[in-house]
Amino acid sequence: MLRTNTCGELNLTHIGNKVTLAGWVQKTRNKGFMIWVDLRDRYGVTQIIFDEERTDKVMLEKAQSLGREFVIQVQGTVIERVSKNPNLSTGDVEILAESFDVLNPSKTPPFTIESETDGGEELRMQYRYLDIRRKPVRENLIFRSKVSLAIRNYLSAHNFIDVETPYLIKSTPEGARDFVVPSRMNAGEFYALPQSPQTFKQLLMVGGMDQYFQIVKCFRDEDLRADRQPEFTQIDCEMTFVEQEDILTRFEGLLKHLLKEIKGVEVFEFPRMTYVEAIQKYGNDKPDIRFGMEFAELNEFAKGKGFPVFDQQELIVGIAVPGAASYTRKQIDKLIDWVKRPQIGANGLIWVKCNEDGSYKSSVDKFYSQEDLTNWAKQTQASAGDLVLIMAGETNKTRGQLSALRMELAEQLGLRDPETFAPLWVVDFPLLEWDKESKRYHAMHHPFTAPKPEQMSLLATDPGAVNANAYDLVLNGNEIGGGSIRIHDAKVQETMFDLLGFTKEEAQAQFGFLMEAFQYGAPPHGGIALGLDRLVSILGGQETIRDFIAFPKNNRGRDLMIDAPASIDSTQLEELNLVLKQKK
RNA sequence: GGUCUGGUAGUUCAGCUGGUUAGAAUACCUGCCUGUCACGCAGGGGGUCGCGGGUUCGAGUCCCGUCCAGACCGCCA
Repeated sequence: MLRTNTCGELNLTHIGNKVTLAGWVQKTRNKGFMIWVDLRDRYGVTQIIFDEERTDKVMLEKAQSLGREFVIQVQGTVIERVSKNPNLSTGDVEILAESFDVLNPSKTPPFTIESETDGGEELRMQYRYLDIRRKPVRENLIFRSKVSLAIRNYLSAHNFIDVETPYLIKSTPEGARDFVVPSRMNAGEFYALPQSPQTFKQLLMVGGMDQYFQIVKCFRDEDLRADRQPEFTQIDCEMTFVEQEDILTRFEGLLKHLLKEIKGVEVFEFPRMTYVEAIQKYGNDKPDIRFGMEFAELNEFAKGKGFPVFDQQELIVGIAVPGAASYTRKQIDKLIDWVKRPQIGANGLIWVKCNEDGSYKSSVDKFYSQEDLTNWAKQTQASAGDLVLIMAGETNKTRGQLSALRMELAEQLGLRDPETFAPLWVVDFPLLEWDKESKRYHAMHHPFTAPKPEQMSLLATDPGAVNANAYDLVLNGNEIGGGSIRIHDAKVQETMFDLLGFTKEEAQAQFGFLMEAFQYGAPPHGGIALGLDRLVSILGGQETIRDFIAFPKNNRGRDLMIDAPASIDSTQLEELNLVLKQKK
C-alpha cells in the first residue's frame, strides 16, 4: 500500500503516529517560514506542514514547487495543531512532514477543483475526471451508489432475482426512436439497443422467474433535456401472479424504504389520484403536490357575463396564488409577459386581487360584479391576501399553460422545497391515445399493457374510452416510474396490435416470439420501471440528473470528453456493409 | 423540426445610444510575510472579443449567415 491512512480519518487519537498519506494537492499556503499543503482524497482533506525549524531545508525548498493537483505521497507524524480548523473533520491535527515524493505532477487545471468551482458546464464535462474530484460531484456519485445498494437490498429481501437481459436486440417501430447497431456477420441487418427490457422481463415471467429486477441501462434516440439522457438507468422490475394493488404496495414500500434509509424521512401512505383528476386539478399527469394552487374550473361562473374573451372559450380555469394580492402592477405584468412567451404561448392572464377587507380588485372589473369575483375566489379556494390568476382557451392547451405557470409561481414563492418529499400514484391511465398526425391509436404506456378487465368489451366498440391497469409513481412533480399489469393472453395481445394498426404479418414479424410464448402457459404478471437517474437526483435535492451520472452527455447527445459520436473510417464502414466496396 | 438565452484573459463575467491603449475577480508567475486554512501584501505576464460576411470615417457593440453551449416546446410507447 502506498498509504497507511486516508486523508479523512486522522484525529487527536492518532497523535504521535507515524503515517503515510497519498493524495492530491488541493492547495498550498506558503508563508515562507512555513508551508501548509492541503492533501485531498475521496475521504477528505488533511493538512501537511513543512516549517523552517522542523523540516529539512532541501525538502522545504522542494515543497515550494508543489502545484495544484500534484499527486504526492507524504511520510510524517500526526501532531496536534496550534490553531485548529473546526470546518474540517481532520482539523484538530496535521502531519509534520518527514519526507515526501511527487508520484505525478499536474498541469494547472483549467478550472478550480473547489465545491464552488469557477468552471462552466462545458469545460467541466470536457475534463470530467477533474470535475469528479470536486466534492459535490464526488458526493453525488457516492450518494447514487448508496441508493442503488439500498434498492438491491430491499428487492433482494423481497425475493426479487437480478437477471441480465441482452443489449443487442431488435428494433421496433413503437415508442421511442431506437439506437441501432449494424451487424457485421449479417450484412444489411441491424440490432437495436433496448429502450427497456420490456419483452425480456415478460419472458422471464413466462420462464417462471416469478420476481425479477435489474438495474439496467436503457437507450432512446430522442432529443434531450436537463433530466433526460440518451442512455439512462432504470430499476426494471416484474412480478408474477400479482394484481395492480400488489405492485403499488411493493414499490410504495421501496420508495418508503429509500426515503427512510437515505433521507431519514418517514412518509405515510401515498395518495392516489386518477389520471383524469390529475389533469383537471394540476393540468398534467405528474403533479407536484408539495403545495396547493389546485385548478378550479370557472366556466359556469365566468361565461355569459358579457366578457367576450371568456364567452367564446372552451375552458376558463384559475388558481389562487398564496399571499400574492400585494403584487404590484409591474409584477403582474411580468407574469403576463411570462405566459405570453412563445414557450408558453398564452394570450394573457386575468387577475383578481383578494383584498384583506374582503373586497376584490380585478383586471375585468368592467364585466364582473363583486359577487362574481367572490365566486371565483371561492372556487379557487383563495383567501384574503391571495391573487387569483385565470387563463382561458382550448382545454388541453390552457391546462398545460396554467400548469407551467403554477410551477413557475411555486418556484418563485419557494414552495418547491427540495427536502420535502411528496410522492403519489397516478392511476387509471387511458389505454390508448389518438394520434392526430398518424390518425391511429398509440399505446399510452406500451402495447403490452392490459386493459381494465371490466372494460374488455369496450375494446371493440369504443377503444378510446378504455382505461388501463397502468400507474405512474410521481415524486415532487417528476415521473419517477411507471408500469402496468401486462397482457398474458395471446388473443388479447393480438387484438391490441390490431387496434394499434399492426397488420397480422407485422405483429407476427415483430412480436411473434412473445405471442407464441403466451401460448405456453404464460402466467398473469405485471411490473414497473423506475428511472434511477431521476430518482437519485430528486432524493439528492437537485433538478438536473447530469451531476449524478459520472460521464453524462450534453443536450446534443455528445460526450465532450471523449468527443463522441465520431466518424469511423472506410474500412470499418465496409466491414459493416454500410458502404459499397470499391471494385479494384 | 421550432422558440429563447449566451459565446470577451486559463476560468467566471462586466463592457451603456458604435468612438483613443478592452476591464474586474479568480487562476497563473515573482517577491515579501513567525500558525495559515477563501491567508495577507506588493508586483507581473496573459485577449484573432466563437467564425465568416456586411453596414460605417470607425464594430466587442448594429445587420445577415454559420458553428458551439444551455433552457424549453414538439418528441420521449
